[in-house]
Order: sequence, then C-alpha cells, then structure tokens
Amino acid sequence: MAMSETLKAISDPARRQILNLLKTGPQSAGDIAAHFDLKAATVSYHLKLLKEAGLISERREKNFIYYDLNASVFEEVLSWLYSLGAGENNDDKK
Amino acid sequence: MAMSETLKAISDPARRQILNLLKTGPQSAGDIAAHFDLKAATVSYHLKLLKEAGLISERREKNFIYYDLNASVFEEVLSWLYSLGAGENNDDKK
DNA sequence: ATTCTAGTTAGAAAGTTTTCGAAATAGGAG
DNA sequence: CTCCTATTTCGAAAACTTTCTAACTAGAAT
Repeated sequence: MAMSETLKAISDPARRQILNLLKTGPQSAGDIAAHFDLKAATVSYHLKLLKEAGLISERREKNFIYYDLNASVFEEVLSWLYSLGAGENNDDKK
Repeated sequence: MAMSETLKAISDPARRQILNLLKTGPQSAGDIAAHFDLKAATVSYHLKLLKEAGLISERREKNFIYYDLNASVFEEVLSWLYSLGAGENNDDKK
C-alpha cells in the first residue's frame, strides 16, 4: 500500500516543514537544511524518505540537487479520508 | 498543532484498520479486538491514541465501551493537503 | 458480598525512527 | 590531476513506539 508510506512520510513534523517550504518552489538540499535546526545529514535522511514516498522529486544541476514537491501522490490519502466521512457537513443534529 | 496528533494517529496501519472498521458504526472494544490479530491490551492502547487525537469517541453502556468514529477532526489535514496542491488536476503539461 | 466479564493500566522487551559526527562520493573549477 | 563544495552514506546513540503478559478496576449478575 502506497498510502502507508505517504502517511508515514507526512507524520513527521520536520518532513511536513520541508513540504511546506517546497510549496514556494524547488530548493537545493542546502537551502532546505539552512531553514531548519537540523544537520545536513539529518535533512538528507528526511529528503530520502520523502523521495521514496514519491512526495518530492530531485533534479541535479551543477553540484546542487534541487528538490521539488509532487502533490499528486496525496490523491490516495484524500480518497481514504473522504471514505471515512471527512469533508462532510459536520452539522450537529441540534 | 492538532494536526500532528491526527497524522501520527493515522500513520499506524492497525489504527487505520480500526477507523475503517468504525465506518460501519460503533463497536465495543471487544468487537474491535476480535477483528485483529492483536491482544486486547494492544487494541486498548491504539484506542487510547485515537481517542486522544479526537478521532473516536467512547460511550459506556452496561459493561461495554462502545467506540465511534469522529471524522470531523480530519478537516485540518484536508486543508493542509489542499494547500500543498493535492486534489488539483494533475495533467502533465504534454 | 462474591464472582464474572469487559476493558484498562503498568512495566518490560523488541523494534523502529530520528539525530548526529565522521567518512565517502560526485561533480565542477582551477 | 588535485582541490573544493554540496550532498549522501555509515554507524552508533538516544528517543520513541508497538506489543505483550500480568495485575488491576468498574460494573453487572448472582
């Protein structure tokens, strides 16, 4: 199940912050690391997980690696959340 | 952030299965445990986490405890996913 | 009041995840 | 070719999670 990987990927706050940062456009690994209180090795580990989950893609240019968000992978998660009833009018019966 | 708790709660496959089961209506802790290859204590632990995240509510009746799904908590997660661009037409530029 | 049943809590073992420092790699620049 | 810079990989420590068994609580039934 791809969803398990997707959800694991976004269950970590550091990885969510990385995704939030990539909303504004592709960034190099170094740029990303500079935004956080984490060592480059740690950020690299998170980027690897996000990449494996298909949530980001990488592009090499010069000796930088640029990472870019790929939100299409969230479709399966959205469907599941809707199947549980998320997104409905949650009016109280009152 | 409530989202962190919500995402942690649904990042575990056992807990997702419990939520899937509760789609069909409230169930007692024992009924839930019976559906899985886990000891009652383990299921109780998962139910506690889901309850703390606000994803389920409990109702006591006789000496049973019935658990019920509360999907409204997913709204925040949905908004965040949409803010990342999930749910858009992911047509290739081709 | 004792006993039975449904479920929870406590504490420990096993497994997984996150973080880091140090060493390794991959290219571009000199 | 050697050096430099950006980033990854390795290996270990620390922190967290999941699961279990055993002991406990709450209430219903006798």
